[in-house]
Amino acid sequence: MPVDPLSRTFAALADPTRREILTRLAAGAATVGELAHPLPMSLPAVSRHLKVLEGAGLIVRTREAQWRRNEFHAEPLDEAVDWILTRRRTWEARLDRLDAHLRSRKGTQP
Amino acid sequence: MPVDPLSRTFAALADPTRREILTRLAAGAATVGELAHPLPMSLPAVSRHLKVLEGAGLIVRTREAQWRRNEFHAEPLDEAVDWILTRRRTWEARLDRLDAHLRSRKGTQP
DNA sequence: CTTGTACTTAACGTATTTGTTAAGTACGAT
DNA sequence: ATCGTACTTAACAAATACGTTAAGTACAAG
Repeated sequence: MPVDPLSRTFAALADPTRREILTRLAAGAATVGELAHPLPMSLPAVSRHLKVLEGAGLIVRTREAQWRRNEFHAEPLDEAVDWILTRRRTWEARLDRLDAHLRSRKGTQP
Repeated sequence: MPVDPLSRTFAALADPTRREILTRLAAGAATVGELAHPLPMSLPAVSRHLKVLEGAGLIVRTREAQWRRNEFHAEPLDEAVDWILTRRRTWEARLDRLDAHLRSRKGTQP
């Protein structure tokens, strides 16, 4: 597992099973069993996916009797979106400058 | 390597070196050598990171004589952001409903 | 205090990732 | 032709990821 938070977040999102779990949890908290039921794998496998999500800060887990309540946590997603949008903006800005440059050259060539 | 596009995108972004490369390329296209120079690893290593980025559709590579021009491509990032924001919205909506519910209960208990 | 439920941890196998160095390959220039 | 430049591909090693089954652990209930 990577050390920096952003890598952890993206790595967590890189697995389809984990994204499915997050989709489910965005609709409301759930126990491990509830999450595992529709998934085509064993309970221990799901248990470890949840650990990865917890490590990325994307869920928070709390004990309730013999159940574990898993709750969605959106903060790391914000940083991921920020990173992406920053690159997008840098790229768009470059395209805009290029566009302006081409326009100005065209204007000076009648 | 994962098969679905979203997993490829997130997996590509999960590596700090690849994010650094993308940051550099968002400012403008570059050759493999230019990208490799500041990085603490061999050229073949960088070459393969670029292959991963290409596989995710995040860059497009073209030959120019003996150089390879690597150009940023933002489209896959849009889908990644969409996925994230959809979950965010689902979660926010849930919190809003919960909030409304609590308010209404408070209103009926004078 | 034993039993059932709901997990987690351990032990294990296999595949993928990420780096290395050494050996190609492709092209321009002499 | 052959030489240098700019990569890519191959072969390898080590670490990480992701699944399995079997063996804990923790709590509630009878």
